[in-house]
Amino acid sequence: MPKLLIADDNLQITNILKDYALKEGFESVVASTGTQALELFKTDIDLVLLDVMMPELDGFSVCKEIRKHSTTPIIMVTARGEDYERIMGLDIGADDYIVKPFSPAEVMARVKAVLRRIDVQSNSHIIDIDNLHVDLTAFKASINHEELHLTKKEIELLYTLAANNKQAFSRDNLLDQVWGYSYFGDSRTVDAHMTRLRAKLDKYDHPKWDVKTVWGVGYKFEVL
Amino acid sequence: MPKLLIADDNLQITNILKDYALKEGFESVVASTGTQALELFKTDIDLVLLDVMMPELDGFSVCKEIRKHSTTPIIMVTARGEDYERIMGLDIGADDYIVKPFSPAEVMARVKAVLRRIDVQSNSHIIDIDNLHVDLTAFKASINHEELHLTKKEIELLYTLAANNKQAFSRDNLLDQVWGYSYFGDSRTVDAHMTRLRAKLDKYDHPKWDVKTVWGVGYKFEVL
DNA sequence: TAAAATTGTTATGGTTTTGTTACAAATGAC
DNA sequence: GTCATTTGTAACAAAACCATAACAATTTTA
Repeated sequence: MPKLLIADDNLQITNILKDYALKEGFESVVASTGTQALELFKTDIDLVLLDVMMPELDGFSVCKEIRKHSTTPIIMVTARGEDYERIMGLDIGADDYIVKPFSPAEVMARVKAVLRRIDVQSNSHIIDIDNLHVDLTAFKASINHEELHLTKKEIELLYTLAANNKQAFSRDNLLDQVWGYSYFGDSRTVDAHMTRLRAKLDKYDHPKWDVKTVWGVGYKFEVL
Repeated sequence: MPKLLIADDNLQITNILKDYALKEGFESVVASTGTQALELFKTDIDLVLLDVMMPELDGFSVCKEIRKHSTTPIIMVTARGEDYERIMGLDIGADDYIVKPFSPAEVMARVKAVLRRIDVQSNSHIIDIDNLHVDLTAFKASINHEELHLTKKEIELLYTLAANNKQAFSRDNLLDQVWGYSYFGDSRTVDAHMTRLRAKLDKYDHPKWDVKTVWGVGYKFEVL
């Protein structure tokens, strides 16, 4: 679950955006000043929505500060179109920008678009190990070119394990990786999913690799 | 790698656009005056981004000059909406136009959209899979040579899916591809269109392929 | 301009996936 | 080999997700 930082000094706006973001599956934290935004940015943020007009430190400065050591996507929000010249001209490195007034739907569409773009650019999310092929983007997995009909969780589990050959994951670790940080379910849930995943994998031969149980710890993917 | 000509007398803007274009996979050359733009145009350009307000020779003149002997796509950039009347009215032959202020993301989206459109016109986008025939250029589709009376959205959806066999598309992804960058509607809309598309497809037999739902993700086309 | 076609939105009910639990089986320590 | 602990499995319950239909809005056509 991606985490947004929403920085705007208008609490009504941030509240609406926060609610809306949650409905779309984004966690979010809110800052009402520029300095607060910089402070909160340290808490592992996936995308920043940054209002230009803010007390203490304006959006431009915050953006430039963040860009000094991070490429986390930033969407600038401005009250009027005139700021365009500055956003572009100052080369502050925002990824997109939105002019007020906006609809929450528009904001979310842009957030998702930017995240998608970043995601596609950075990782291809494809694994090929022996006869196993996992494509997280297309949500398809196959053994010997025969398609496995995996569910979302199953493919995510398999990807996580296979992408980290021989590394053992605890159940809590997997819950974090696949289910997200703010998921508080039973860790035995992982077992059930592993069973279902194995049942599907074992319909085909794969002598060179397997998903193994690490006793007292969790699970790992292993190439022999 | 398509090559863009970016013509604008504001160097800061052109720099950012150039960077952005590179990230999206476009090479680009920059002109800061109208005459320079005409000069650089000779170097095998795939698309021109043309600011209206430029020294020496304005964007309109440059556009008209280029159109005398070339159909290379041109996107006009204007500072204010009023120019719209002139761009469209004077029939200077631009393919699209963008009003400042714009975000780099928007510009790139339009560039890609125009290139896609041109591409559709020149390379006939035709898919033949088993008994299915989809012609995006002519907006026609048929099964066993029997014409399906698909609407525009339906045929675009079918084409997008069929052109990427087995690749799952999220609803948001499809909204991007088929509806475009600045569409902010509900992603359930996709479902409705898929239902209507399926209803039409299922009037005919097509045992070798189908449009499948990918649970928790979206849709995909699958050849068995 | 009116009618028709297309497109967008929403509510409902049904389906698939996911989460949980209980119990059996396996494992490792002793 | 026995026991305590961990894991596998199956069945069920809950949640998430989707298909469909009906209707509203918009666009196109006549």
